Amino acid sequence: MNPGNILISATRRTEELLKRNRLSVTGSRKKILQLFLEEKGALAHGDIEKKAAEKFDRVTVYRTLQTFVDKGIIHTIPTDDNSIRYALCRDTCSEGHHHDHHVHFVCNRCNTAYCLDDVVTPELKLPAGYETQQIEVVAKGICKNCKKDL
Amino acid sequence: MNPGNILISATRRTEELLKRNRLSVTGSRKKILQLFLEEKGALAHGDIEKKAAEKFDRVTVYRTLQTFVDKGIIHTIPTDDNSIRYALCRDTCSEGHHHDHHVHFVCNRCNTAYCLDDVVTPELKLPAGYETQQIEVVAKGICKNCKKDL
DNA sequence: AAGAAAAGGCAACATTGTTGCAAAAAACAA
DNA sequence: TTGTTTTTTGCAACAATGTTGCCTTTTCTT
Repeated sequence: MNPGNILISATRRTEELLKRNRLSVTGSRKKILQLFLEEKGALAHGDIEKKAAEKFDRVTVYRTLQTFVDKGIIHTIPTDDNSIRYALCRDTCSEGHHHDHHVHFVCNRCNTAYCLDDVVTPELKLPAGYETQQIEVVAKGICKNCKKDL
Repeated sequence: MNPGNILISATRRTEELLKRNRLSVTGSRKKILQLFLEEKGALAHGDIEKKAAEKFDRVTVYRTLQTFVDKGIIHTIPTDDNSIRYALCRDTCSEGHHHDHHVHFVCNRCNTAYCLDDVVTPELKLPAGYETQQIEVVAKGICKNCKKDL
């Protein structure tokens, strides 16, 4: 039970995740995946770029994120401030098919985004003529952490 | 009932809307407001810039849209492709306080965004600790118009 | 009509996202 | 393991998008 084991198993976990998706295992992919595993919340492109900046090129970050989205490893969270956010998908997502039916929460104070995996997007009755394929729900407010500080 | 009357009343309408919000009546504001009145659907920044480009500077478009959002004349629609869209608010919005409780619909085929003013955002039961202040719902699928063409 | 206040245009800059290509790394096969 | 093929990366250059300061022009007020 030394700290090393945690790192080793995190590395193993990222490698397995990559192999399962038929992606070659490279430094940037491991690093960026690890950021998601550590972070729990969602990450904006900018965050990722900053955290991976010393080691990897900006272009690599763009391409890696795009690859992960394509493979169903991460999904995007819509925002109205021109900053795409990404979060890990649950295991049920697969290539070309996201099952992203949970609600997202964005804190108005600290701006952190959370996936509320247990809150399912509600049914909606739309006017005739509109055929719904997906529904995105983003709740905004004050998160647990920020409430403590108020 | 000549075509001129329609134009005159549209101009009047934009001017009144501006005055009601204590904004000076200028060419770019009238033009951009008119785009929204004509268009019904939502407009991405790029659309607006293109349509107003001959007459107005890019910077003016940015500043005008920001002003309209601040005053509660238009609201943003979140997207996951880094392109903010704007749509007219209903009359119930006011400075510093949007009442944007309707659902948005974005067509996966033609990419048009609609405000479904009559579809109200549903109630959501969030986990303890999250205090909800607003809820954004974006439904995606095939719109009326595109269905006809399929 | 004149002065004050607000908005617009321009230029320069900052940030963000994209593309092509050559070098490096990873995967594969013997 | 070594050599070969395939994939990924970094770099450079570019394109698109968003921001800021400052001076000019327009709008508002009286």
